[in-house]
Amino acid sequence: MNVDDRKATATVNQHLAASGLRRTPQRQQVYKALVAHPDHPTAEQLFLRIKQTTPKISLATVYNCLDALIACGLVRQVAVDRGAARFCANMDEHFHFHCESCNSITDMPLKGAALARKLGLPRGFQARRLDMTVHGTCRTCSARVRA
Amino acid sequence: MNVDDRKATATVNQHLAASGLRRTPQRQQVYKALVAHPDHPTAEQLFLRIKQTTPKISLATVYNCLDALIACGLVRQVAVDRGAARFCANMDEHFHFHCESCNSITDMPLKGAALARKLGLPRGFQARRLDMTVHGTCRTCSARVRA
DNA sequence: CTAGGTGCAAAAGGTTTGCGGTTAA
DNA sequence: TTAACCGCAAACCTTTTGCACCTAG
Repeated sequence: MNVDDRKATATVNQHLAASGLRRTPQRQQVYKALVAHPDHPTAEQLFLRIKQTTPKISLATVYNCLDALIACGLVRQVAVDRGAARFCANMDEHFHFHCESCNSITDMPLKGAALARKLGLPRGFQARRLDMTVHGTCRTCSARVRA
Repeated sequence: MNVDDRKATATVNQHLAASGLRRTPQRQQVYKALVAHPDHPTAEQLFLRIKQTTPKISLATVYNCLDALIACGLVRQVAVDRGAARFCANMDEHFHFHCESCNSITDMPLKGAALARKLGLPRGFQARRLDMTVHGTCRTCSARVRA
């Protein structure tokens, strides 16, 4: 287990405990897989990856673990149109760039969306979470089309 | 047919024609139903509403019509976590407030998200569409909890 | 006339649930 | 010890597809 793995495991354990959830190898695995490949995978993609090292894990467990990780504030999900939910372990404030060509999702540094959060929410509305997704064409796909 | 209906029908016909799509009663119905109740319904809710006046319409047709309306720029869809897609006929720039308590979606005037659109997208990325959703508790639900 | 659309039913995802067995605390 | 969690399979919900019929242009 390398340094990143150790750190991820420590993070999971700490957050799960803080939320009164059990720390299980599966939850640690799911989190580590998500941190290792921050490409916003679907639950099934995550499942397939984890199965390579832990063949006995089930897809339902991946969903359950993801929900536990969301509950303890380590993971957020990204909804794109009618597609499968995608997951993100970057909890820094950022928004997502969704490429309509290759379907990739790229984290984008925030720069002022924090500002957007405070922008004119009428009194009574309480903001807890901001999802901002820009849809368009990513750099790779832009380049490919032009070529 | 009242003034709003007439106007909505004219809008649909115009946009469909401009995109080379046929104007059909079903597409007009779906658009009118969406404009009449701007509560961001799911495809099925829309289907149930339309069925009251047009009992023969099918759910598949509602999906098809929605896709046609999206294609011609009259409708956008709003994805929320793992729930069913919801639809919005307000094409003015705005963001969505999703209430995690009652699951309602409220249109919010933009104020500066246009700014967010230009915020630091690295060169090569082309923005075509911005989805911004604030999740939290709406006014009604905030009031109910406090009471 | 005929390409594009509709309605129906069946299939295909994606996600959740029920349950018997396992395990973290 | 035991409530929480896992793995499996079945169920569920949402969305798409195939096909025969219909209709707008």
